[in-house]
Amino acid sequence: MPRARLHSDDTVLDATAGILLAEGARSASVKAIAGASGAPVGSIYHRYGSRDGVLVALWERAVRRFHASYIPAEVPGPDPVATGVAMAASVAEFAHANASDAQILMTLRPEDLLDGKESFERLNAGIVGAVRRLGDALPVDGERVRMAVVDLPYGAVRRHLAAGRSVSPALAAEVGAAAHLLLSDGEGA
Amino acid sequence: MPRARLHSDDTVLDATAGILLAEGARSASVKAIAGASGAPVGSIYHRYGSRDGVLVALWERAVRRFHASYIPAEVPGPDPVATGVAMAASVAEFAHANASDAQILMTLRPEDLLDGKESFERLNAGIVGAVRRLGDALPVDGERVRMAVVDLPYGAVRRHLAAGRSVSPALAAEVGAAAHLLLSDGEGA
DNA sequence: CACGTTTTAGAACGAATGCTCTATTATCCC
DNA sequence: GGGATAATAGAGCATTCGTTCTAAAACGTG
Repeated sequence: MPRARLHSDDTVLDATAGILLAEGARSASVKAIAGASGAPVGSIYHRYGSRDGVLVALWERAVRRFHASYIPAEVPGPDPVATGVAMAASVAEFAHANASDAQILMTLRPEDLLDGKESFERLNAGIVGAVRRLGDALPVDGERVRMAVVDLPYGAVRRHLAAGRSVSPALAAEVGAAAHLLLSDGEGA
Repeated sequence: MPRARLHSDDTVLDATAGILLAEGARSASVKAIAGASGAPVGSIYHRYGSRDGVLVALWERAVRRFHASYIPAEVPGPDPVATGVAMAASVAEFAHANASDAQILMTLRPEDLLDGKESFERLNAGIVGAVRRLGDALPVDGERVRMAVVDLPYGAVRRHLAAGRSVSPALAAEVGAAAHLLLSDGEGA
C-alpha cells in the first residue's frame, strides 16, 4: 500500500556511522546524515522520530551484531576455561571483522551521542549474565574473570581502534592466551 | 599592575569538569562553564581564547597529574616485573584518589570534546617510552606487556568509572596481581 | 592621585542545529 | 482507475552556540 523506500535503514545507519567515525561524536547532525545517506531530512524524521532515534537504532544494530559473536551457545559449557578464552578472543575477532561496529561500541559513549538521557543498560543484560555464570563455574574470583573476559579484551582492542588502526587478526590469539593465564591461576587477587 | 583575578584557573577547570561528568561531552558550552564557575563569558575568552582552549587546559592538567603517579622514577629499574606491577596498580590507585581526572582521561575523547582537530599524542610520549623500555627488559613479548600495564588496568578502571561507580581501593591489588601473572609467564602469545 | 594594564561584565551577532510543516510522489488493494 | 497509505522533499522556525565587542572596574606604579 505505501510508497517503497528509496533509502534503506542500513543506508542511513551506515552513513551515520561513517560520519561519526570520521568526524567525531558531535558531527552527526541530521543535515549531515541526510547529505551522506541521500535521504531527505523529512524522511529521517518520518522514520526515526528524532536525531536521537537514528543514533539509538545505530547503537542497537551494533550491539545485536556484537552479541551474536560474543555470547556462546552454552555458558559455562563443559570446559569453562576454554569458554572464557573463546569469549575473550571473540572480542578481538569481532573488532577485526567488523571494524565500524566495534569502533562505535568501544570508542563512543551513548551520553555523548544523544541529546536525551536514554540508557542502554538493558542491552547488556545478556552479557552480564553470561559472565556471571562463567565466573560461578570457575575457581578464580569474579573480578578476575571480568578482567580476563571483559576488561583485557576491551582495553587491548580499544587501544588499536582509538589510534585509528585496524585490529590485526593475530590479536585474538594474544588476547586468548592472556585470558587463559588469568583464568587458570587459582589465586584470586 | 593588573586587576586581580576573581576566578582562578582551577575554579574554571573544576567547573568545566563537573559539567562534563554530569552532562556528557556535548554539554560544556561556554555559557554553561561561565554559569557554573561564576566567571563571565568575556573573562573566559580573555584567558583561554576559545572554548577549545578551556578544554585543552583541563585535559592537560589531568594528564599532568596522571603522569606524576603512573611513570616511576626508574624504568625498568632493578626488578622489571615489580615495576610493571606497580605501574598497573597505580592506574587503579589514581582512579581511586582522583576520580574526576580519571573519568575525564578514560571516558572522554578529545575528538568529542573539541571543535578543532588538536591532537594530544605528544602528551603520551612519556608513557609510550616508559612502556617500551619496560618491555625491552622483560622476556615476554611487547604486546603482552602492553596488555598487562596498559590495557588491563585501563579496562578494569573504565568499567567502574563508566558505570558511575567510584573505584574501590581494593582494585589496585587485584589489577596488580593480574598484571603479575601476565608479566611472569614466559610464553608470549 | 592619575596612568597603564589586566580582568570583569554581559549585550549582541552570525552560523548552525533539531525539528515542524505543507506539498508532492509512489505503491498497493479493491 | 480511484483512494488510502506511507515515503519523499525541502523551505522555514525557534533556539542555542561560539565568538566579538564595548565599556567599566580594580590594581600597582610613578
